[in-house]
Amino acid sequence: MERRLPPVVARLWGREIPSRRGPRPGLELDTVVGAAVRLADRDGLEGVTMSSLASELGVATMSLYRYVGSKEELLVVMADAATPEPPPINGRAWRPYLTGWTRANRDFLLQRPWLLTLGQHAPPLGPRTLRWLDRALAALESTGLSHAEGINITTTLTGYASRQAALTHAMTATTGTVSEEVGGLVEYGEILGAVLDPAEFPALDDAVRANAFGAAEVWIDDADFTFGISLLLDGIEALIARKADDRPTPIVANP
Amino acid sequence: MERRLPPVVARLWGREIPSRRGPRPGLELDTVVGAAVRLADRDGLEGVTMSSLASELGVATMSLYRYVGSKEELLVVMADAATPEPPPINGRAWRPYLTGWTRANRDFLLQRPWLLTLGQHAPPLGPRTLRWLDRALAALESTGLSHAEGINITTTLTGYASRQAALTHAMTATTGTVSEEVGGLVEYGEILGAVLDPAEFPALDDAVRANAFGAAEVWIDDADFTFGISLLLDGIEALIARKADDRPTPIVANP
DNA sequence: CTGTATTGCATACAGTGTACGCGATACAGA
DNA sequence: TCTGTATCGCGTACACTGTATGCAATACAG
Repeated sequence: MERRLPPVVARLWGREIPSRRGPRPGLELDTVVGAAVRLADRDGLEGVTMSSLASELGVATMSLYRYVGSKEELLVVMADAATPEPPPINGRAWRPYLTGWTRANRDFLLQRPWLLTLGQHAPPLGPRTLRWLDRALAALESTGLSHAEGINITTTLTGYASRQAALTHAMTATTGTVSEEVGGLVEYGEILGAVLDPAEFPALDDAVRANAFGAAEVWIDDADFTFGISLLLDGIEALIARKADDRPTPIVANP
Repeated sequence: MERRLPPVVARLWGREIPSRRGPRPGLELDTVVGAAVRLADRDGLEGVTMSSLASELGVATMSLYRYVGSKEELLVVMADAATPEPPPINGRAWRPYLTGWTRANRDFLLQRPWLLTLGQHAPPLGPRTLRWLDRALAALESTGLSHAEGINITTTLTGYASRQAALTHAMTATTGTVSEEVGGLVEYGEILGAVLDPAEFPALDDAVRANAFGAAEVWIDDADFTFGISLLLDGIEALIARKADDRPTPIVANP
């Protein structure tokens, strides 16, 4: 029944057929990926090179291709490996759990900003990423929402988390050339003020003058994040209430 | 008063000091960027090479560096140039306007998926990108929300748009090696079903069995998008109502 | 013991971004 | 009008990227 999996997926799930003949592999996929992650943490994504990774591991560059089909594949596997475990539910209700879930999502993206770049390349396929998805769906199970709705909600929340992380990262980055140029030496709001024509950008100009883009610390501040997440969850809560009204006799009773 | 701007910003706003001496420039920045965008549309982002761009323009590779400080800078300018104008407000209320705004945001990301990769590199700095921000803030002006809240809402909406676009793109891409491998030959849900251990991913497994990831068409379907955006706007609407209650005598009356 | 699959790796190559420097150009000031 | 100089396009060069290929060493299957 088990259809032949794409190589990346097999690699992600450790489903490679073990080799029986020939010399024993001197490395393991996990070792390679772990070193790559360490490298990305230290030097950023562009510091991860097949040769830099090889020398980190003390092997020749081409040896890596015995463990990974291509660099792109390595990146996909890295992305999953670098994703932490989702927070445990511990009996929490969907709303507090998803709040923490989204916050944790943002947090690990801020800790490993290179994941932001990698996230765009492929849909969630690895065990870690899918575990996040599973936990969110599990938390929503008692709400009576459909599977499709649950998936959509999850998408929305991760979207919020990564957008927030990307923005925060862009504003506070001390490395990375363009961001550094902008976020480091000159304040963001200051640049906007210098460049905007108030007649053409009236609303934005108002915000700038009101110092809404003020200090960089605002962006790391948690109040902003909490505000946005409440917004989202309010919408979800309203939906749940609406659906409960529409179906006065649900097939599965809500506890 | 006008402080010295970072080079990228100057380039984005056409604020370069025009040269008076020496041979006339044979190209203009807009021409270069336009060609680069055309190239990205045709061959994707990795088809944009300093040499490919040069030969597209009929000049030598190194000539480009008279117009652009580095390739990264080129990409930033491209991202802004490739962003279309935001939809006009035309007297619409904030809710219908922001709905269309977000949808239009997703749409142009789907038309130029390479913008998804580029969006992460720098905060909005160019005229086009900032115009989107300005229009959204303008639409929210009559709601009595603070500037900070408006910005946060905008962030949330663009986050939703880009996440949705990224996912849709990943599922339906016919190019790009990993996505192709996954989205093209084998269905996403099928892969999940083959790989998931139901005991470890109970909720997700339920969703897969219910065919919630079913046909790829679902992902382009607009119903999903509309669902999510309603969620967000419901939350915002609730916030507006709440704030209106807190201040029974608002300075500006809501029409 | 032999055959073979599989290992690590050296070599090679096409392609990348860009530093540097040159002759040609066209204006500023004499 | 002449000269100096800032700026142009661009040829050359270089460090570095990902990876195709092939080969000797290895260790199990028969």
